Formats: sequence, structure tokens, C-alpha cells
Amino acid sequence: MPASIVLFEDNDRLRESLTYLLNMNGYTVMGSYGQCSEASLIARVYKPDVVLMDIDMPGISGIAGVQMIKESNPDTAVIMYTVFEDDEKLFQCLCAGANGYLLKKTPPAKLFDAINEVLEGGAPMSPIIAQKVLSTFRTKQEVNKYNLSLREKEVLQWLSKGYSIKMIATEMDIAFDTVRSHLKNIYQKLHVNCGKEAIAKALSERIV
Amino acid sequence: MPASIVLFEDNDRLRESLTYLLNMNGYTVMGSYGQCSEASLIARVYKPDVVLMDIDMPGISGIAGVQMIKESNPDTAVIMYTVFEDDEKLFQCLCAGANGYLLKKTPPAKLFDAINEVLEGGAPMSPIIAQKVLSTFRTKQEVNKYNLSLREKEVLQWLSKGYSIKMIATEMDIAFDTVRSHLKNIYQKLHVNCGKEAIAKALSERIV
DNA sequence: ACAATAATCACTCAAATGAGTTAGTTATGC
DNA sequence: GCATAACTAACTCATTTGAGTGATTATTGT
Repeated sequence: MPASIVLFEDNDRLRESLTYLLNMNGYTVMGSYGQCSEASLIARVYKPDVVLMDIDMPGISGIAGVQMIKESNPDTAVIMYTVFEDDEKLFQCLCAGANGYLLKKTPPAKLFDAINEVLEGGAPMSPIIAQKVLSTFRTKQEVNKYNLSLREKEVLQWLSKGYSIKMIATEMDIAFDTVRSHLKNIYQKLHVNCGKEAIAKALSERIV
Repeated sequence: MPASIVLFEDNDRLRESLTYLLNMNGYTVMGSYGQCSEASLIARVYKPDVVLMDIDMPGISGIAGVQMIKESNPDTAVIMYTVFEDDEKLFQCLCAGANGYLLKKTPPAKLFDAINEVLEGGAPMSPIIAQKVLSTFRTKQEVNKYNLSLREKEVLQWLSKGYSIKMIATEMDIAFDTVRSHLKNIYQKLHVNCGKEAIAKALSERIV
């Protein structure tokens, strides 16, 4: 049985090309849409094996689209198909439940590979994207990008747990003002102006 | 120029088969080893494009092996090649800097695909593995554990970027005191006492 | 119609924090 | 032996923040 596919893509020309291309290559395109408003219904009724989802569409974005589809029919694999390669959108899509993430510059042959890969339960991603995903696990290596001393790292770790200066001083058994002194140096090295920024940076860049 | 490859695999038969197979298919196997003790040196001297790394080897494990190679020559892409598919080993490898993760049941054709994929900067993974990796991003379910209102979530998002109250007020175009009012409610709902704790909780539990 | 909730804004007060400055001690490396 | 850096500590001053209290408006569900 050929894999059933539904497309969401607001560019008419591209949508039609994709439909043609997929139908010519052994897939069954059950529907193709220029926006996501009916995504929930479509997922519930057609129960497609795969959805190709653009992000930038009029009305509801593809990110919300993934959510709608995954809520309506979690078995449908959703592959993002977009020009965006920024971390923000990427991780929003992954959190929303996307099963794959392809950039639009992907050649058709790789697109077919990707569809076959999700059908096997995999997670096809363009190289740059896969890179970003894996790099979220990397610890080490860049850790010393900011040249923090041992003691400074220790202070930053406590800070990142939400501890106040007073509590950090107690934990590390040093004076209140010493902690403040370390913090001042940390802020300089991280190029931030306050503890909240430092925590945000430390946790999002995993430098603790 | 054919891609240069180094193998680490303690099973002699498999190691020789792989060497033969890769050499027959346009790759240059520069070396193959039954254990990791010389991994650092090998990476520094040969600077291979790709390393295929087993996990379970006598002496130093492949997980430590990845670390050694990545420290010696970060440009070498390391693909894990193992029978293990448990979360523990998988994420240890990813944290150590692995660029891909293949199960040994992978057919040769896919192995070649994978090598080509890392050479393009990608992250080849067996379907089951890719699934596990993506599932770490899925949020949902617990998102509303703290019952934050829309506006409160918005404030918390800005806060988590390290913004001051004044800056948040400007961004959201509401009064300074309104932001403080929202924050007070957020702190209550999150059971924290200050913005730093809130950021720590928000970022570590991914509730933003 | 009424209760509950969300969102808005204001005021006070005490505590926490950031910025600036200075300085003593101990390692480390050249 | 001397420069450099890390770690330690103290002081001041202005700003930011948390906690308490109170209030208005709009929306929603019963």
C-alpha cells in the first residue's frame, strides 16, 4: 500500500509541483492545502501516514499546525518543510512534535528518502538541522568559551539554581562580598549586566 | 579525494569485513583498531574524516573513545556503531560529542549513506535512535502544571531571557507595576521567591 | 445576575543586587 | 625574582526587586 501524504504549503506553484512529484513516485497525495485552519479535521478524517508542513503560511503557522495534527492523530508523522533554519523555530517545531525537519533546498531525491525514513520511524533532518539538534547534547568543549575560573564556575552553578548571594556565600563558605566580587567578574566575562541574564545565558548555553 | 576512515571495533572478523567493504566502495580506511588506547594519537596523526566507533571494547570504552578523539581533533566526525540502543549509553555518546549513532543491524548501503551524511555535516541515526533523540524535545502534557495564564507565560518568557522588569514593561507595552503584579502571581504559582529561581525553574523544566 | 478569574495600575517599604574602587594573599609561569 | 592571575574581602551608593495592600475593568461560566 503506497504511503498516504497530505501537504500544507501556501505557495501554489510549489504545492502543485510537490503533489505531482510525489504522485509520480509511488506516494498517494490525499490532499494539499494552502493553510492550516482545517488541519485538525484533515488529520482526523484522512489519517495520512505523513504530512509535509510549511511554517510560514497565512493565518495559523505551521508550528501550530504540527500541534493540531499531533493532537488529532499522533500516528501521523509530520515533516517540517521550510526555509527557516533558526534555532527558535526549529525547537518550537520539535517541541510541538515534529518528526522531521527539512530545508526547502532539499533535492527531491532526498525528500523521498526522508519520507521513507519517517515511515520507518526515523527522524529525517537536513544536515545543518541535525547538527543543531545534536549540539544541544554536547557538553564540554565550548565550556571554557568565557574563560571562567574554577571558582567562578562554581558560583555560576549555584546562581543557576536560583540561589541568592547570601545562600551562595553560605554554601561555599566564603564572605558575602567575595561572592559579589566573583559575580562581578562573571558578568563581565559573560557580557551580561545582571544575575538573571547570567542564569539565562548559563542555562541556555549549558555552560554550567 | 576519497573520505578517510578509521575503525575501532574489537571483533576481528567484523573489523576486517568493514575494512574490506569500505575500501571496495570508494573510502580509504587509514587504520582499524581493536581498542581505544591510542585513539588520541591516532586522531591527531591521521586526522581522519570519519571514525566508526564501537562501544563495547576491552579496556577503554567507545564512549571515552569519542571524547578522546573529539578532544584531539574536533573536525573528525565520529559515528557510533553498536548494538546498544538504551538511553543511558546513547546520551552519554551524544554528550561526548558523537556525530551519529548507528545500530549494528544497519545494512551496508545505509552505512555508506550515513558516512556520506556526516561528511555533509549531518547526523545519521538509526530510526529508533532518532526517535529517542527527538522525543527528548517533546514537551506538552506537563506544560500547564503551574496553571499560568497567557499573560503570565508571556512575562515569564521575557524574564527567562534575562530581561529586567522595566524592559519587560516596554516590550509588552504595559505599566511597570503591572509586570511586577504578574511576577508576584507567577512566583506564587511556581512556588519560588525571586526572579532568579523562576528563571532557573522555567528553563530547567522547559515551561516557557 | 453573580462569582471567579485575568489583566491592568498604583503606592510603600525593606531587602537584594550591580557598579565602582581598593587591596591582601597565594599560586603559576617565565 | 617578578609579572600575572585567581581568590579573597570590604566599603559606598544608586538601582532593582519582592512583599504587602488595594483598586478598576473585562470576560466567562453558572
